[in-house]
Amino acid sequence: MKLTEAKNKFIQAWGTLGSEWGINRTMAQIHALLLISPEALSAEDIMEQLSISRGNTNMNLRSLMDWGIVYKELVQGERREFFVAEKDILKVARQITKERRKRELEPVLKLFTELNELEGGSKVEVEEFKKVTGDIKDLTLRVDDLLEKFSKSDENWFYKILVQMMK
Amino acid sequence: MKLTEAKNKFIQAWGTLGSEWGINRTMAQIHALLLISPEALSAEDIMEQLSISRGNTNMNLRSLMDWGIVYKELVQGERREFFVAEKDILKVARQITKERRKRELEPVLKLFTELNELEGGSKVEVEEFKKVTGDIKDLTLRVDDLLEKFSKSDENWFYKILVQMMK
DNA sequence: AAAAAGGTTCAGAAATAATTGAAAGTATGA
DNA sequence: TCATACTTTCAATTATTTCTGAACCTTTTT
Repeated sequence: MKLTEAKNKFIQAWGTLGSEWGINRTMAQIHALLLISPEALSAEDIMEQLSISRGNTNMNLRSLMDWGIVYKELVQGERREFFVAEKDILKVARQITKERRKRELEPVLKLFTELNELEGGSKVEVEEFKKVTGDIKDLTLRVDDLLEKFSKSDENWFYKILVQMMK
Repeated sequence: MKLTEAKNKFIQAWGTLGSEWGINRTMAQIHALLLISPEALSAEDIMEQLSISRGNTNMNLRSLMDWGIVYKELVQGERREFFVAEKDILKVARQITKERRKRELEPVLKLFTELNELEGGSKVEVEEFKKVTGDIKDLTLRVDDLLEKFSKSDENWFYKILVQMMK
């Protein structure tokens, strides 16, 4: 396989995976492009390589920076801005975990806490409701806790876990 | 809070969470409705409660069954079909994990294995490409492994992990 | 102070995904 | 065998998400 072909396949696949997990395709593709680029790229470079508009590039780069997985890089004597992706994949995974936790899990958790205050414990319907939402809340808290630990973990986290799981 | 209000909030929230994670809103809402219903519901019931069409209901119920988190229930002497959701939330989580692994992670893993066979190890670009895709592949394998274990795990998996992580 | 070189914004256009509803399919039982 | 009571399918419509590009900023250079 040639480099160009491999690159394209990677960018494509990353875009698909992104959109399957609720991240917009272009954002994931820009991320992919930056990940495999040894040099920082300008907005212009990205526009050209992915054939996308200036506005699209700009907005998605901003999102990627909001997620904390792409950084702006200023080069001495250069007026334009360059962008680099965080190359440490574990860091990337931790960062994404942290953000989704904050953005998406926490609001749901908050709601569930409210829902559990539902009064009138007698009817079957109320019982069932409380049970299910309570269970979901408990599981979410556990996942949340696990993810929090992961997001603060070091290199060896995985190994430790896996070793323990073998026992 | 009244039951009806709580129900609606839950259904709404589950739908939102679903669409943030790449699952269509209606499918998640049907799932939510079934989760909190003490009785099995007919397609008709679901259509009415969520104000959606017959076709939509049917297709999303089928998807939920494909995911293995909703079952068809046939009632003696009743011609129409009823549906129940798996109420064991851990089972639901395991099942979703298993499916997404199979549907979304495995194809990417396969591609990455191919990409790593890229020849021409000299150029910086090729090196970088191999490094990044290799790293992603390794992490994906590890996550995949962890998720596989999770998807086959028992009730106490979480506790075991958490206890180990405290050490 | 005007022009140049870049960066940002956002209303409308385009692309994608979800939904409807009516027609077709399937079993049941009178 | 035919009517009834459902379920399934899918082309057309509708809703949602994403993208474009031109106008508008902001900073630097001449």
